Amino acid sequence: MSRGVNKVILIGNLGADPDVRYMPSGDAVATVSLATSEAWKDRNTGEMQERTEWHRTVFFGKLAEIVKQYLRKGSKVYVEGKLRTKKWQTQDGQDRYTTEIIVDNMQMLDSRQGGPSAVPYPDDAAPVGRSQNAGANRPAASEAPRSTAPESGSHHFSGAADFDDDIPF
Amino acid sequence: MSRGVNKVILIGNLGADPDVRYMPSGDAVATVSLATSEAWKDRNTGEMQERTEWHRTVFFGKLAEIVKQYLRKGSKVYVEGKLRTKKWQTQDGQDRYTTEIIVDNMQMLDSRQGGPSAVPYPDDAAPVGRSQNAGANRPAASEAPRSTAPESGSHHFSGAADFDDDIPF
Amino acid sequence: MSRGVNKVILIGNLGADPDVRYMPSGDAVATVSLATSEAWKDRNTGEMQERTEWHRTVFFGKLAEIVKQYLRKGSKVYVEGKLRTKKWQTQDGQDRYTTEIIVDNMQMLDSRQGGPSAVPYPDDAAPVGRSQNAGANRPAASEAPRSTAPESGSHHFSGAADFDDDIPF
Amino acid sequence: MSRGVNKVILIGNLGADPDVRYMPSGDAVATVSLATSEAWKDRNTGEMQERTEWHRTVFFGKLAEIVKQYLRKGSKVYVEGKLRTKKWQTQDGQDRYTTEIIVDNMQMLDSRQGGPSAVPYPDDAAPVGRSQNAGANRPAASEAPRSTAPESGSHHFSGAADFDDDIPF
DNA sequence: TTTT
DNA sequence: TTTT
Repeated sequence: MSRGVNKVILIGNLGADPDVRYMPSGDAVATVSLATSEAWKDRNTGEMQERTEWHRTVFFGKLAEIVKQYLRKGSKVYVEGKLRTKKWQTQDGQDRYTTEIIVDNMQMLDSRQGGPSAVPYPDDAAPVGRSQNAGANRPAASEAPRSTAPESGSHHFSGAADFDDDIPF
Repeated sequence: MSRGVNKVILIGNLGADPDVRYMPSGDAVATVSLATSEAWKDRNTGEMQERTEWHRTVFFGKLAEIVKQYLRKGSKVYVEGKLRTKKWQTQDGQDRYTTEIIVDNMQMLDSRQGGPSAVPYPDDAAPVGRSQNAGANRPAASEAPRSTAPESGSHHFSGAADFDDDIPF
Repeated sequence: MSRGVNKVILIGNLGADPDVRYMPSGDAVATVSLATSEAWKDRNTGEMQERTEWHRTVFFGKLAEIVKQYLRKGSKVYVEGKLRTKKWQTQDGQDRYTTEIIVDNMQMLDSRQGGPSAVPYPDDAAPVGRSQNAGANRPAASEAPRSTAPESGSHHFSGAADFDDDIPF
Repeated sequence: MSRGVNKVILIGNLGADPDVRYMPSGDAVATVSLATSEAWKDRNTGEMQERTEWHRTVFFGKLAEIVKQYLRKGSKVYVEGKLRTKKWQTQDGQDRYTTEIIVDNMQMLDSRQGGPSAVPYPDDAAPVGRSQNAGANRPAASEAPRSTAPESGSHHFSGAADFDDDIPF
């Protein structure tokens, strides 16, 4: 239940690969920087103007796993969620605020190049060099064999205390 | 035209009277702090939880004039707009970011107590003491006789440079 | 999961009291006729024009019970849902199509006169004459003491076959 | 201005090429049948279920011209608009109702295969056989050399009276 | 059939 | 930092 409506709808492109981390519970959290842009003709000069807006979007649980598996820098997505402004502190104790979109519905819009149900090529036939197939069209499935388990590398974190970086984005 | 979608829909209540200022061009800009709240039952304790989210919403031009005339602390509104994160500097030169909703459509939801077409009482019959008629139900028309002209009081500003306070909200 | 987005958002007023029925399972289904209206100034004549659009909205389960308890002719509501066009047959076997909004989120917008958590007066103090308190402001709680059980009156239906009238609305 | 909100947001694929006609004024009107689908796992059988919903969407003026030029059967689009149910009569005088989405914002989602600013090949190099390049990826620009003028073929109509077919879709 |  |  709620008294009020808090809804955000975005269609944009990822500015970078998703940042996926795991909570102590094992639940994934994916943070995605999404660009939406608008273009218009300047009334005075008649020249085209463009403005890009960057959105910090956050996905939890199963949705975060799908983001990890299928989205990459450049991918186009539809997201639906709600605004949440979180308060945090800098190292010297100053208050800061960051506004995020907590996503509860997501649609991949690069469907012709693969998706949740697509298995584009077997693992042993997958391209190995990242530079050879970077971008939105590169399926990420072959890179995420451990997608439902916590990572053991530098992205792993062991407590809520250091879940957020000192400076969030 | 645009490549992308950037849409926000909110229904909430004003946390304070609108802050209305005027640009050098004479165009009004209204800033409104809007609260949306959600309530849910905690899975573990079974107790009701509530969380209020505050949104900084901004209205321009004609829409800002309507906000000035009809909205007050406590008013319930529907707003539709887009997200914009603006960068600003503190007095000591540090970067800060504030996310706002630039509103392009608004609906007042306290309709039974007045609206854009309502003229609740003639000017000379208007209540004078603010404390006597505070809140969402108080018609604001009688307080805004100069609604289409720049204010001459402390809210007036003469240049874009000081349009924003040092700390925006 | 889904491939696609199908979303409707309405704010409008009920043209009549909700039509609430019960499925054989005991689940409630509420049908509500909702009016949204738009007004604009005619470019040629300069006169105000108005157009009202009527929407057939459908609520299931718990949401239908809330509709039954709290909404009345004239009530203002926000609804969010999806479009569904259903095919049905007339008595002489002709195909017909009716488009509905299947609601999955609802907000009452007459909150100052009562709501889900409000208990405006004890049952024995409730007004009796309908004509005395008709309309959106009349709390419906006192009229729905049996709100979670199937009705026994003329609105009751005993099978899926006759769940829909021959002519749905 | 309006009292109410009437908003529809869809992401789907065209079930057929757009139907584009011209009003006596020369303004284009495009009608597009859009499919949105949702999939879910049946609770009892555990099998995947899928349901496709068809939407009749209507575009006017400049937007209709863009639809004519760039959208084809299979194209994926985002549309935003409002619901309108129109009443019409069958040849034997019976009333019928058809619900449409009047579109006021549209985004093509097959961006990597061309768009409003793309000119994929000069006119004299355009493929001629329709069967050679059917589907969403086929640029339509070469087929619409007269896109801002009324058509002279069978789609032309000379009066509002026969603007709608007897059976609209 | 609603609402302003 | 994306995309067209």
